[in-house]
Amino acid sequence: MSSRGCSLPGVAGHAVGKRPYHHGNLRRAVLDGALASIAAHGPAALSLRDVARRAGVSHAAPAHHFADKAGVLTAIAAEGYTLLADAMRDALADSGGDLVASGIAYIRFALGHRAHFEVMFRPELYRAEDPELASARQAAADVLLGAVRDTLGDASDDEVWGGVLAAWSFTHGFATLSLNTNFTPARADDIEAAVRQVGASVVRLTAAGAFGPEV
Amino acid sequence: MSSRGCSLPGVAGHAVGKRPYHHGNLRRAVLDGALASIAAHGPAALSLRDVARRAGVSHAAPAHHFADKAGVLTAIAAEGYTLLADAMRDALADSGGDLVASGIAYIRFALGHRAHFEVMFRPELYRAEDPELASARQAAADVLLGAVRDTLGDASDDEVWGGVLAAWSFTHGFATLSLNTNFTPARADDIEAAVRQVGASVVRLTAAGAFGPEV
DNA sequence: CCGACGATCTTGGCGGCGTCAAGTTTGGCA
DNA sequence: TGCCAAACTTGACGCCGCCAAGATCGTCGG
Repeated sequence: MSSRGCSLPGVAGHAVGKRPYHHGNLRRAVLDGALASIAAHGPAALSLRDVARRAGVSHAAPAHHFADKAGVLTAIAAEGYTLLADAMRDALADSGGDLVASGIAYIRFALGHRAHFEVMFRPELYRAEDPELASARQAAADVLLGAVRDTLGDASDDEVWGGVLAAWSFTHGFATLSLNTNFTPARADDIEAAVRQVGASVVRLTAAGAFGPEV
Repeated sequence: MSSRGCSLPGVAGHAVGKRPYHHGNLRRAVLDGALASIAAHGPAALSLRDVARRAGVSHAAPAHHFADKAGVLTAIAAEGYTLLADAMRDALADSGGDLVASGIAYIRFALGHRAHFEVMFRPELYRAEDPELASARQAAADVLLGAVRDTLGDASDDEVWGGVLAAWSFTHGFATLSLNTNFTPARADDIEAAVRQVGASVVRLTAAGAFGPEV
């Protein structure tokens, strides 16, 4: 019962692959409505009845495409990881493997797809064991791992893993704080400059020995 | 009406300053119950009625100490900022101003006071303009600012601000990812070693030019 | 010593929520 | 053409946050 609505749309696409009956494409409409609501009021305030109302369907209609509220958020998280992986892959390809470029893509994604991003990192809201989500998540992690590996050149797995932790922590923290606090909202239109300026600060702090002895 | 229950306890302490009537100290009991629930199920699943039930009072009793649900979360966020500032101040004092030591204190706080931390960085759940909260938050920010200033020595305000962004982003990202994902759970018992190892990775990435040209 | 006051807490009710069960519409296929 | 299954509706249940009105009880002025 619970797997029916979710598994039928299949692996293929997100927008198509489902024939319109009464509504047209209620699955997409529910996702888009939920995303708009989350972007405006946060994931905690999401109401499926409200989303259904805005889509012009009955309050129980969404349950036939997503088993329950957690199902909607699971789909959003999976979509988010796919979009994020694509954005980072594109940035790496365009920049010739620049780690900072992929970090900027990460931050741009967080700010531009706030709703996706906020859901992705609240695992208590969705079903983290969902296979579609898990694979999308793994794909995004692989992009980051490859980028760090390429940057460090010849490095042990431990060194690469440490680099992933470092790069991911920094980028994720910057993105999260930008979303949560009044963290330089003026420069939101020029993320690249802000990130590169902060990158320069990392170099300066490193030179000052803040992160440990130099090599 | 809304300010009565909140303003009476005053600036002094948190546990005392309120005479027991029927319950003893319902204000503390509500906070503790809410913290336990949030630590277990996240802030979104918090139910005031459930907290009241566990405290052995009626479902409307908490509203006399905190105007509403957002009031409870506001108090938790304010308490969290105060605890965090104290922890970082202590770490800086004990280490002679080591920025990494204060970062470790930050991460230790996040992992050890998960409920406080998760609420603090979800401003849509509470009243960010609450004066007690705002001052606690500012106090925490001042600790970080001072630590970065001391580390960088002679530096312009812009450079210090960039350093704050860098240090805070990194530390906050590490803490958030540790809470949200399966981010090396094995080393949770030795945060210091993990952070210093990742610090070494920052040095290595910097040497590889990942964050921009060296000075 | 006592009565009134006010803070603390209870009771009951309102609308909204997520979810379940059962019924209804509708498009495509045998 | 007639049937089936997917898509959607209707109605109900218990939970929630919040509000208003009432009950309880320590304290303080007289």
